[in-house]
Amino acid sequence: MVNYVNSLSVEEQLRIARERFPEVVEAKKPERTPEAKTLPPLPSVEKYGTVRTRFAPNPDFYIHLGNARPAILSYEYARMYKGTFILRFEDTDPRIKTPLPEAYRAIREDLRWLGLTWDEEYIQSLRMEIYYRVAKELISRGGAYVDLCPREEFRKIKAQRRPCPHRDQDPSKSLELFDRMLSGYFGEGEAVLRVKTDLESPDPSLIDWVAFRIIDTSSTPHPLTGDKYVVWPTYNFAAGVDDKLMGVTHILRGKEHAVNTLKQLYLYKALGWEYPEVVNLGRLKLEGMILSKSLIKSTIRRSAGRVSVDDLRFGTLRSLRRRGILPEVIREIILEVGVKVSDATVSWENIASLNRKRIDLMTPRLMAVVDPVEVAIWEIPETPNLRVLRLSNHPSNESLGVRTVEVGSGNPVRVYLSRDDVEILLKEGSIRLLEFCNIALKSYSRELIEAYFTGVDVEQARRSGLKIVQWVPARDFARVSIVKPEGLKLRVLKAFAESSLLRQREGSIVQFVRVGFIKVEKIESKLRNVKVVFMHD
RNA sequence: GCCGCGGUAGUAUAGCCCGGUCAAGUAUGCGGGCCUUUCGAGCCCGUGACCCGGGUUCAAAUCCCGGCCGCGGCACCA
Repeated sequence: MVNYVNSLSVEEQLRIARERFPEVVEAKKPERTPEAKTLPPLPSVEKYGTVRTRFAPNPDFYIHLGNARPAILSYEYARMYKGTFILRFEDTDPRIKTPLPEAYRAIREDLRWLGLTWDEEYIQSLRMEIYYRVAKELISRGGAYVDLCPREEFRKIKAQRRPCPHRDQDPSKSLELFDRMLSGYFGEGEAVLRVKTDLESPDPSLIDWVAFRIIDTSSTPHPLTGDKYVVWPTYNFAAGVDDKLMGVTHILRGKEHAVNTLKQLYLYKALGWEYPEVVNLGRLKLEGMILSKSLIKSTIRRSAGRVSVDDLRFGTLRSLRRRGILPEVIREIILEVGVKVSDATVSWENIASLNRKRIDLMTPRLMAVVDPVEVAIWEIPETPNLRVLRLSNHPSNESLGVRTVEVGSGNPVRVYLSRDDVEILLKEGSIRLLEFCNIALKSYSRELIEAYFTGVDVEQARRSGLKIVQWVPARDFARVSIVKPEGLKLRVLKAFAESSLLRQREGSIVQFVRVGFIKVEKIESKLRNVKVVFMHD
């Protein structure tokens, strides 16, 4: 039974516990829920009568905590107003931000892991004909023109705030040129479709921005459509059009898109559309972790296969998940940070604290010693319950059951302690072994540390102010390597743990007493080796 | 450099729109105590912030102006 429970993932344990022992789970967190963070109202909801939000990632890579902000907020708002949440893949750049084939699936998985479900899903590269149609409509209305100026040439003209020679050509001429673009007549860089904007704008990037450009997909094919299309919409065209066509009422996106709203406004005006409400969100940093997509990518590339996307130093959702952070905690943090334009640095301490509170009660505890040192203990009585210990897996949650730790018969009894704790024993002269007995130092040399039994009474230990430390019997233990990120380095701690660790299931969470919470990654039963990830204190 | 947006304790956030109830609330961190066979959890106590300078006002974290600092944008990227 115990092993069965322990073999479940934490999520499963929590779920079952909530169903079967609600009093245990709920008792621990009394009035924590009342002050659950609520979102401020969205602007102008009455105007639309409904709320439709979207999360629109570029599937060129896996998503990270920073992407979770707009994703979770968009989702939460859609649910809050009983509206619709849309997932839209923005993959209209096969050349520079080439879509990663596996990213479409990975992003869906990560969102589901976060607990987000979407009502509609779209992939922009599969909607090309729609964009072409809208483009032609826009050209007919005189809102855009095909520009044949070389890039540098246009830049110069723009700098002088003057119209380029193609700007005033008749829409029918642009329409004809656009068709020629579609036919593959032009090569990369030879023609673009530009949206007419205010030529006087102080921001040059705004002026007659590019709506479509030519990408030679025979040399840089799109993973979904291959070389079928050579004329590709830019972000501002595709996203702008889709937000309208999909009936998006509220756009929540990073503040780096602020100028894009301005650009798209020209498009909307020309088409006679009304722009949705926009909420700009600040950037998120995760203390001590790498969130930059480009840095993560380059680190992986340079590592020659040794670093993967779920590396503990990255702020990817894959990494957080591997680290044993519950999705609810990420949601909680995002809601806490809230809907603001200002940037925020999420502190790891905060995440760890929230996570710890959620898992503690459902997580079995066992003993592990880091940097183990053997200690031989003499004079331990042959009393059965001093030779085979029955230990509770959690002092305040009996449903986690008990386990036994056998120290063997005869004397001395050999155990391992953490090097740090051995230092305490050497310095203080005595120490208490958790749930076992009190011992005092007998002798020590470089090869051997010997101690003797001084009693089983915990009260006596307390009165004497003995430090209580965890230990592992030398006759039966598992070897553990604990991967722990320290700054931007990964350390691997060598430890020995109670052999019951071998009966855990891969993926389960355990608390190593006085060490911290760990997540089991790999168990090699025959070799008695276990690989774990250090989660947090 | 130019344009735009921000600035409440170590971190995050509430309050700012509609000035007084804010000698600023909450979480986390930190210090201490209780409890506990963990350096965890729980409970209790404490610590710590309105970027700076002017102005308006009886009264400013809240309104106005200037400065400083930070962030974002300045692509045929998203």
